[in-house]
Amino acid sequence: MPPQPAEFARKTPKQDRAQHTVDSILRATAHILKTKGFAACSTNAVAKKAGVSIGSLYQYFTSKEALVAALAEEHAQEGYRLLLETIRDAVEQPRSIQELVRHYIGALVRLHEDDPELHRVLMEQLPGIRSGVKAVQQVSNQSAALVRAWLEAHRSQFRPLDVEVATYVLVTAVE
Amino acid sequence: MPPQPAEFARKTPKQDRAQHTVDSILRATAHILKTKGFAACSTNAVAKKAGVSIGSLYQYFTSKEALVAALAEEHAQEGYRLLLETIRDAVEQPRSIQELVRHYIGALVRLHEDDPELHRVLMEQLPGIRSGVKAVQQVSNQSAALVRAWLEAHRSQFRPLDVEVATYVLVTAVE
DNA sequence: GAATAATATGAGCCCGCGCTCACATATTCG
DNA sequence: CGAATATGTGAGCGCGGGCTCATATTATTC
Repeated sequence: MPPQPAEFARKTPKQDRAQHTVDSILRATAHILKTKGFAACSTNAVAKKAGVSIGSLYQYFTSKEALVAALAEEHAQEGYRLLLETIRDAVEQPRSIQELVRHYIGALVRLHEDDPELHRVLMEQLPGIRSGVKAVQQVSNQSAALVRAWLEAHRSQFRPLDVEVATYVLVTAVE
Repeated sequence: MPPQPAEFARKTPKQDRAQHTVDSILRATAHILKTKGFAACSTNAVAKKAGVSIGSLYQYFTSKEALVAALAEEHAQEGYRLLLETIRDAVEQPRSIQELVRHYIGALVRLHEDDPELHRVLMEQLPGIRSGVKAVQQVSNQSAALVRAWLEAHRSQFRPLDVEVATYVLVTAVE
C-alpha cells in the first residue's frame, strides 16, 4: 500500500528530500487552511509557504482537490490511530464503569484536540471533496458509534437518558 | 430605516419590478448557496439563475459580500421574528413547565427548520463576512441564552443535569 | 567519469471570477 | 406628447486562480 492513495499521488517520492518536499507542502496546506481558510488556500500560496516551486507541488499532487484530500486522509489516519489505541487501553485495564467512561471521554477530547481547527475546516468548508473528507467523517462516525455502544451496554447503571442524545453531547461538546 | 442597510444597498428599489428583481436575486443566491455551496456561488451564476443581467445585480448590491450579507440579514430577521413571536405566545399562555418547555423546543425546531441548509452555509462556510452573518450568530446566541434562562429558572424541577450542557443539546440537536 | 533517473524550477497558458460602463428600455409626471 | 427618472442589459477589463511544460539541477548507477 503506497503512502499516498494511487489516485492522488502522481509520483511516489523515492529520495529523502522528495519526502521532505511532500511534507512541507502538506504542512503549508494545513497552516494556510487553518489561518486563512479554504478560499485563501491557493496552490501558489501553498507552494510559496512551503518554500517549493508550484511545479514541485504538482509533481506529487494531481490537483488542488487531491492535495486537500491527502491532508484529510492523513488527519483521519491519525484520528483512527488514536481511537484504536484508546480501545486497547480500555479493554486491557477494565476498571469501574465510571473510570472507563471518563477514560473514553478523555481520549475523545484528545482526538478532537489533535488539530481542532484543521478538523473544523475539513468538515465544514469543503462541500464537494470526495475520499479524504469521507475518511474523516467515517472516523467521526465510528467514534460516535463506539460511544453509543458503551452507553447502550451500561444503560442500566445510569439514569434513563436518551442514549442517542447523550452520545451526541459527548461527541460534539468537546469540539 | 431603509429595507437594506445603507452600506450595502446601492439603490433602493422604488418600483414593483425592481423589488421583484431584488427578490429574485436573493432567492437565487440562497438556492445556489444551498445546492452548490459558496465556492460555486459566483455573481454571474446568481444573475443567470435569477434571470437578470449581471448589471442589475450590481445596481442593488455593491459587492458579492454585500449580497451574501443581505441574505444573511434577511435570514436573521426571520429567525428573530420567530423567536419574539414564540416568547409572546409562551408568556401569554402560562401552562405547566413541561408544556412551556415543549412549546419552546417546538419553536426552536421551527426556527432551525426555517431553512436549515441556508443556516448551515451561512454559519460555516463564510469565514470573513461581517455584518450579516454577525446578525445570524447573535440570534443564535440569544436563542441559546433564553433556553438557558428557562432551564436555570426551573432547575429544581428536573434532575440535576448540567445546565450548560443541556442548553447545548437542545439548541444543536435540532439542526 | 558518463549515462540515466529523480527531483526542482517558474514563466506563462487559459479560464472564470468580481465588477464597470456605455447604452437601451420602461415608467412616471407635467 | 416629451422630459426626467428609474430600471435593465451584457460585452469585456483586470486579475488571480489552477495547472503545464520545457528546462535546469541533483542523486544514483555502472
